[in-house]
Amino acid sequence: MGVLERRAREKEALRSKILEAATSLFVEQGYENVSIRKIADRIEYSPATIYLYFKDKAELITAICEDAFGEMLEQIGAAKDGASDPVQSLRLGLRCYIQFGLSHPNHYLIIFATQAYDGTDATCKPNGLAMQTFDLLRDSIRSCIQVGAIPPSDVETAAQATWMTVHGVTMLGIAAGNQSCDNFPWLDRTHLIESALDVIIAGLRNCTLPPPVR
Amino acid sequence: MGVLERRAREKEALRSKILEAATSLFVEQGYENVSIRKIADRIEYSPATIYLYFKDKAELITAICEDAFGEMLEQIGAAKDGASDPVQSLRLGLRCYIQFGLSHPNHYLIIFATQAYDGTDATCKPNGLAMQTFDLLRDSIRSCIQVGAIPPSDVETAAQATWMTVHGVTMLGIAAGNQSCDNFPWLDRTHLIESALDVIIAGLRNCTLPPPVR
Amino acid sequence: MGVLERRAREKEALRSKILEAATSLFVEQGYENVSIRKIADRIEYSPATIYLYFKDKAELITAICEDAFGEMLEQIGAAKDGASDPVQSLRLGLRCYIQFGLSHPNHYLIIFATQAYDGTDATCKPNGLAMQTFDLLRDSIRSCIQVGAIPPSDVETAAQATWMTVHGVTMLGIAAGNQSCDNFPWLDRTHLIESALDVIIAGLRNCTLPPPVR
Amino acid sequence: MGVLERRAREKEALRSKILEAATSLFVEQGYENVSIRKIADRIEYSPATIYLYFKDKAELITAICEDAFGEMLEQIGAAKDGASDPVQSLRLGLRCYIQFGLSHPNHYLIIFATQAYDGTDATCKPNGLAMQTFDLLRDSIRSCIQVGAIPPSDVETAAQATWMTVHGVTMLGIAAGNQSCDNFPWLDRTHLIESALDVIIAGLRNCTLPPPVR
DNA sequence: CATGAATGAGCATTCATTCAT
DNA sequence: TATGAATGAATGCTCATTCAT
Repeated sequence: MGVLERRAREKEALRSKILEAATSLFVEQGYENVSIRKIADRIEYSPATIYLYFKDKAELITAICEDAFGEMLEQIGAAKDGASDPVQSLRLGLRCYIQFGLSHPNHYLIIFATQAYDGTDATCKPNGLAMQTFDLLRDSIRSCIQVGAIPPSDVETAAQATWMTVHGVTMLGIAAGNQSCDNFPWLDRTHLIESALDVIIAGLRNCTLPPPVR
Repeated sequence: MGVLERRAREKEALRSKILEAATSLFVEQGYENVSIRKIADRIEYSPATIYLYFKDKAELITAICEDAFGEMLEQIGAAKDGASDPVQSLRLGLRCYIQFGLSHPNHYLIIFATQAYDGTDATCKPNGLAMQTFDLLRDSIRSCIQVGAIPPSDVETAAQATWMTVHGVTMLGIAAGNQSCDNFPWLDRTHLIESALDVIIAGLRNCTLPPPVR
Repeated sequence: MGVLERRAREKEALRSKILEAATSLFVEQGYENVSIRKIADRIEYSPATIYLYFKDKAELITAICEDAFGEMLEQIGAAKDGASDPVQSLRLGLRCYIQFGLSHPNHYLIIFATQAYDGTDATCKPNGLAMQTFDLLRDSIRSCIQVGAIPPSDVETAAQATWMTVHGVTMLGIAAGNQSCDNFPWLDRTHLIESALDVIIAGLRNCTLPPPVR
Repeated sequence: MGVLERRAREKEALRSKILEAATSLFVEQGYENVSIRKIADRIEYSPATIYLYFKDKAELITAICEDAFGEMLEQIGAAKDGASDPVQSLRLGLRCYIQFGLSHPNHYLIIFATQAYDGTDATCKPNGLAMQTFDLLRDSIRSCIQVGAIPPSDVETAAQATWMTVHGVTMLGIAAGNQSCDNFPWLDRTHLIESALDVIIAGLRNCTLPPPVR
């Protein structure tokens, strides 16, 4: 019995090791520079071993993304709890979302800006991590409306529109951090994020979004 | 006489064919999965032929982006002119930007969402097409401030923050059109865009953005 | 136990097979016409396999040269030992050098007559195989001088000048064996070699070479 | 008539231009780095044009080698004439041969150390340039014998053996000029050449070479 | 459980060469 | 006479993946 348990533990440990190596390679070198061989080299196992834990490269990426989503959900949840009122909670949540993207740019890009991750896995299923994350935003906006902090817009419309805007802030925030974009006169990143949040929050407070017509 | 002209036309036609094939492959398969060979296969020419038109892969990408920027600049300029007041002009310009991205998703993604295009070419140089495009946004916001339609925010801050948000609308608008995102309960795309524009414009009108402290 | 050994033997065997194929291709088609693919074709393995045994093309060449030098050194050392006096030892050594070149023309040409091998590897390092080989010549000439068989020339000068001449004998001896040189009325190869050795040895015995001036 | 002549002159001029460009590319970059396209670029004609003058790359190389042989023959002839006695003439001729190789290393290597030039063309035919050049050596040795400056060796044997040795001096003289051979402690090149000539001449004067037996 | 060995497919790029005009 | 356009074949090399052991 103890033997089986130890084996299971060891197996799980190696799986984690693979994921960590892969993730750090993603972080360091970006998606297209991660190969099975490089991962294997880093953990000092053979490439073939990786296939004992992941069917193929896509499955590995999916696993990485799931982990990332889990972490994001956790962080945003924690961030929102630090607020004293719904609007502040919304702002903290959005800021946390952006910050997560900026500090995990390679994860963020894999999830939202490559064809590598197609979002058709468990994460995006009705009660998957992605959905839970988006639920936090829905809840937040609903709370704001309930206390009258923002007008009685359609919650789904407001949530989706808001997500769109903060996604852009995140993406260009990442881009602004690249040296390759030095030709553009980017202002200070933090300043831009706060300014964008100002606009978004002010916008939500000053317009009433109808539900879709059909 | 006619011969030379016909030749020139044919040459230009093949160049366009290559660009089109490359662009659509980029979007279908993602940047890292597009090879010179695949482009050649698609247009039924040999790989070597492509090198008669473009020095290397990087030049091909640059050409794609330049073409796209040129078209975008033109369309946005035209769109803004149809407005009767600065705020409407701003809204029309932003909407046009988003629409351009949605109707040329391949171009848009290459420019803004791959590492393929590093923005170090002529397009992004001080007076390049990219800068001219952004100038339209700066001017638009400045005009709104001048007529008192929006408060006296820092123009550069407002412009960059605004761009961030509409970039997000465009990117997720594109994503919403993908079958790969069917798990997410996207609302009607046009409805979302208008809602997001409502939020952004309302936001700009209801907050005063300071310049960066630095 | 036996398994590991067999594996090691098989691995070494394939390595040798690659080296042999590469070497003979070099000589049949000239250095610049040998590709990894051709080598792979000849041994009926895939190109990728070669990279399991040699990091790149340069390493392959280096390995060929090292092998060749090792064998040459061994043979020359053995040849010299069969002599009864220093001059005979010198002659036997030189003849062995030439014979080695003639019976391993492929190796010899790669080492001394292509730009493929740049002599910057371990073989040519201060105590590498190439240097050890040349040391045999230096020693041989020094011995001849010590017993008064040849005049007190500068040893380094005599050794380098001697090498130059026997290198020529070897190279043209190889060429004389090629069908491509049938237009030239080559005399019997062995006769030529002995004649050239006569000239070289007689020359060393009848002139006193000064050291370089500087 | 004048028209035809002019045409012929122009045609010859372009042929020469191609040869010059090709030759200088050989000299600058070595054989393997010369391509038809590079030659065409240099003379500002299209690659296809070169095929109007030379059947293929091999024919071009052959032409270059013929030119080189012609020049060599001329220079050696001139060099020998400056001597006051047959032995000095022999020495001057040999030295000139070596010098020619050192100052035209790429030509020399193409002719004698690549498979690119197979020596089966007109140059090597009974009265071709190569044969004429070798005749100079035969004559020189014969003269030395006739005046009793060297013993009555077999002329053909002596000539071929001598050529072998100076070929080696030339080849290693070229190699010694390469930075790639820095690991070997080459003495001053001129010093080595004179020393080798000392050995060769002294050898010829102090041994009697028999004709081949059969 | 883990791997060493192997490979087919792919990559960007360059080449000598052809041919209709 | 000269060429612009095109290409098939080749280059060194890397990759994800398989499979017998």
